[in-house]
Amino acid sequence: MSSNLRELGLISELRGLELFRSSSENDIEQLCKDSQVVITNHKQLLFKAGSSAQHFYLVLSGAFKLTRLSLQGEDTIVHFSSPGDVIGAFIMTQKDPRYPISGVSMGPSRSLKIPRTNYLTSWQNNIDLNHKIQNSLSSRMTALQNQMTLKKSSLQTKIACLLIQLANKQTEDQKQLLVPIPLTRREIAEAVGASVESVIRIMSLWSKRGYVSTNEQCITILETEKIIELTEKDC
Amino acid sequence: MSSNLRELGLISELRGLELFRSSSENDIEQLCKDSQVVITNHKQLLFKAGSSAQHFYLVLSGAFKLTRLSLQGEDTIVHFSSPGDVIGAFIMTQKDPRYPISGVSMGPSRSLKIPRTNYLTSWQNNIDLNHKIQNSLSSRMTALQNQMTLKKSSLQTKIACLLIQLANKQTEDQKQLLVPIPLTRREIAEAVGASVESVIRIMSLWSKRGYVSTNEQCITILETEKIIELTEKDC
DNA sequence: CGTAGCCTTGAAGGTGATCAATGTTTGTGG
DNA sequence: CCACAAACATTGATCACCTTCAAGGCTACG
Repeated sequence: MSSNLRELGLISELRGLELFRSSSENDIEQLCKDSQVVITNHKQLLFKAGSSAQHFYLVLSGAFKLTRLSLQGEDTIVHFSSPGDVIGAFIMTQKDPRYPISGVSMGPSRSLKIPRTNYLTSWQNNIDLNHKIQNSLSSRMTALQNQMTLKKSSLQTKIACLLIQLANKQTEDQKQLLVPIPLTRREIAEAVGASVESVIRIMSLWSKRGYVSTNEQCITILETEKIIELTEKDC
Repeated sequence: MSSNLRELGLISELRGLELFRSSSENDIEQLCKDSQVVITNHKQLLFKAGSSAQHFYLVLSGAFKLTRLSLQGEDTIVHFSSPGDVIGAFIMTQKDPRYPISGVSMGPSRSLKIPRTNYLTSWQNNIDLNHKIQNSLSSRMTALQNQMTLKKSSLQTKIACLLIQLANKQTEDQKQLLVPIPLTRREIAEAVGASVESVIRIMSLWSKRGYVSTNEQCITILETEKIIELTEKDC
């Protein structure tokens, strides 16, 4: 616990994050004091919906899915978090905060588990950091609102938008895009609100047409333009 | 412009809001300086998606719907705002903020239009206010995430959840609930992502069964338990 | 070697969308 | 105050998309 960040060699890793770009080493030590690095394996639970939220998390490597149970008792994926993302910060200001969602590791991942009190003291007082957190929160909100507008779209469109959105995080060359998260068909289904079978049928069609390919659980978009067409015309 | 709040007799109205409960009169004057009261009529635009966001809004009376265009060119309702709600605050920290959604008045409404600079100066520095804004933002986020879990539910369930959610804001007696916003069938459809006809069919069924009634554009839930049943069992 | 989870394909069925036609309310301008 | 337009509400018929169910294959892992 509460080990020195310097000893762990974490300072340089943290400084590399956009979040801490304008923070000094001492700032970072202060902001992350008493934090611990949590290493999780595939499908391992980071925090559980409904449990008391005494920490928030900074994703260092790997990925996490944030899920909620639906009325039918199935998991619904609400968001995918990549390195650099902060999870759970925005509920820290509540009196007796509880996680509204569960966090589950996708593949081996590392995250920094930061005490709630750090947020209430140093994170809140650091105006620059405060802005960045609020900006990331507002962009997540905007993304959620965008997803809402897809409710009446076809399943094809929903899947296309999901893949493009996840791939966009890493800007690569125009033609091909790599989705940097190992996604199963089931997870795609849980994210867009569809049945696994329907997702499979559409992905198979796209594979046959050469639009996408799946290698070692990761999806590559081969014909980006074709996929984007689907997100625009909704045919 | 920039008229004195006191002269407008607004101070007492603002003090009545949960948001300013622990603020002094001088605080409020400072926080809302150079603000103006905007009066809007039914269907009138308060701010437009994509336009520069130099102000945020505090709803005083009436209601607003926050909408976005979907791919098909139809409006999607993302949120309903009631008195006491703050709209657009969380994008104020961005460099060149633009409204991600449009705000449209539902019936005659009043709102306080507050300059962005107030947020960056006094609102951000007031820790208590900061917490309250962040809490309301996080509860809106949680509400959005709840809605996501309904994607696989039947249309009945979606409408039931929407009505219960809107009615819950005003706690009344157990049996009957009044939805405090004048809702058209079309708006319900735009909020849950369905066609008008389907919404009408379900509402008609509920009317016949005596679950709900519509008087002067406002919906009353007569058999709350029956409606809640639908949100749970999804039959 | 067997189980568990994921992927795949086919057939049947239902929910809700679309289209069309009509009635009702609201609002606007002469 | 009336006439007309615009927006909303309603109902029925048809149809597409997606779900559900069923069955089987594949890979990983204890």
